[in-house]
Amino acid sequence: MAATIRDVARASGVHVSTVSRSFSAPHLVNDTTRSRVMAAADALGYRPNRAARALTTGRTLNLGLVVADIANPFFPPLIKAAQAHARSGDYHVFVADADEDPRAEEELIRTLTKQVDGVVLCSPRLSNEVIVRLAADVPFVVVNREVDGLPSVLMDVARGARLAVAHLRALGHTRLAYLGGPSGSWTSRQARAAAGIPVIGPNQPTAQGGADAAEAVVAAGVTGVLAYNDLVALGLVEGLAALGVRVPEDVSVVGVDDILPGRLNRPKLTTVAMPTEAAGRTAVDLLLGAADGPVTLPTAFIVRESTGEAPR
Amino acid sequence: MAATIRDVARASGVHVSTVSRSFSAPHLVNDTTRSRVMAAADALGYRPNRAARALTTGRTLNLGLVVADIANPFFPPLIKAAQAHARSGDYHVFVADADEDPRAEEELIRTLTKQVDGVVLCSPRLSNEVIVRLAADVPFVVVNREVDGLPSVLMDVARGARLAVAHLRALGHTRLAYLGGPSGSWTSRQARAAAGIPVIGPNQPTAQGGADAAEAVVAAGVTGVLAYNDLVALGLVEGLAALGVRVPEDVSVVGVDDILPGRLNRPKLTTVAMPTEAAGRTAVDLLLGAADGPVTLPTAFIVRESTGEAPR
DNA sequence: GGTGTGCAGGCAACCGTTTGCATCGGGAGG
DNA sequence: CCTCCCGATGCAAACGGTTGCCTGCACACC
Repeated sequence: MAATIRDVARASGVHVSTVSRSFSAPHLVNDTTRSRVMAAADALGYRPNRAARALTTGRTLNLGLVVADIANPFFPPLIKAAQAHARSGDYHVFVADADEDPRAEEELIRTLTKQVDGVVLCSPRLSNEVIVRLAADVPFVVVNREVDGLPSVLMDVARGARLAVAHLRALGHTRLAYLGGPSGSWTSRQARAAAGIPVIGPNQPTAQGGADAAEAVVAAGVTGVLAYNDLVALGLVEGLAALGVRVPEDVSVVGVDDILPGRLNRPKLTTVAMPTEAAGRTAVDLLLGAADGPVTLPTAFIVRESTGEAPR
Repeated sequence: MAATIRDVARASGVHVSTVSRSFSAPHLVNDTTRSRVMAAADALGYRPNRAARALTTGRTLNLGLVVADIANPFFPPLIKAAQAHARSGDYHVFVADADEDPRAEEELIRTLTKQVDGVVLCSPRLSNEVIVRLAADVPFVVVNREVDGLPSVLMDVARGARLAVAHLRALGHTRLAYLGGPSGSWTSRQARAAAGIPVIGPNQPTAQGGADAAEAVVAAGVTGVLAYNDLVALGLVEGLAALGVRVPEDVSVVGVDDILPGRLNRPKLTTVAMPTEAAGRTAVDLLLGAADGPVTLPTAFIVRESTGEAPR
């Protein structure tokens, strides 16, 4: 059994309240007493039980972070940044993977609710109503989504989409298409609206989803594609190759996210880079009240090897 | 304020203990009473507070999962599998990222300790002594590492390494090298020992680490390389390309892990596939006592495009 | 010398839930 | 009719901390 505050009190000959204060309000206890307490504490290997503390203070010093799919390379940098930033405020971050499943997502949030002081929801697939209802129990910050009264961190994907389309047009492409993401995706709606080109989809937001769409792209006769994200773009390149279609010679492909695989792959993806680290930090700031209001972060357009002149 | 057990008791005209039992020991309470309690409970939106419950029962119904680096595509499938498997036992999994930093890792574990019933440590960078000491406070399962008395889930990377070396030799390569991982890595030691070829490293277990090693590989004049993992292999391919060295024409490269980017990349990586999902499930089983003892899971060797005949 | 002030630390209630034990009423068995 | 037993529920003490309030004390001031 781990040592409790009572063990420490006994060992150092003071009342439990003095031990408690030694840890959570050091200025209220005499220096010599406190050092005696501390000595006893680490002789016993005592560490305050955060869960028990939460019961009285109402603060758990934990934050929850729910992502749509942890296997999507888009999220890890965001998670890392959020975690690092939270740690500076003595907070810890619990990550949970909703697996692109709204029901799982809701259940996860419910479980998290009582054990954290706030939740960051990344690219949630839940409906607005459900999110608002859940937000009654614990502070929320939503990333890549706009929900009524909730603080949110957005990325300016619309501008990225416009730049991508302009880039393709400048290269002589006239038949363009947007390879859409899941129907519940805010990012997908934003990009689609800004791009103003025909849509193929919805598609799974995975490499498989992109590969599956290759035939439809060929059938539509388009030569320039803006994909929902890099994963879809990579899958599409793959699928097109299987069909004997070359990128960028026959078809130009633009991704979104600037994930690592996209930077390593041949051809390296032309893409809209998302400010994932900044988003992670900002989300935590919003949660801890260090900032507020909806925040929109800038994106960048990066030209690499997956786009080229339109074929004649 | 969220509803507590007392609110429900008041609303349904019974004692709190009856409400408690309605949830955690239904057979002890009369059917009609229980349905009245349940009705009141969901009218109020009551959900038991898991943290408070943990205080008396000692069971949190949470599991911790600490990974060396969440951005490494090796981990997400393992995480997903562990999470899905845990959920079937009403357990939830909290994921934490140690960021390849032993100090952060230890701190994370300490924080997690009181809030979970067990911890899965994936590819820990901590020393054996520290791990053993921490294991006194909470059940541990270690993945990809052997630690004294602790249950562990291992992957048969030694066999994979032997197959890889045999494959390269069969292709006519005589000058081989192993591109090692971090010094604390069990996997790295296993593979090195089994491969029995000169080592270049240690290297960062990232694409950058692989790219950085490209010059050393060229300088050593080797034509066949077994890399610590796919990320390193991908980085190496990248770094070699920058030096004008082609893969597989000039140098053959074998990775380990079979991560998605390796499957998509050109050239597609020849690699040792790791049973990550099985490892995630098995780790949870060990933690929950549904299985025991060290478990070694089989690996598979997959030939793709990054290996070819040795140049003459 | 009496009074005021402020610091240290003890006391006990409380956070939300579980659980061993006591109580109570009713039905079965003698 | 009296026990005995059992099912259903209430009671209260935990679990490991925090915190408002009170007390005791030393010191300084008038």
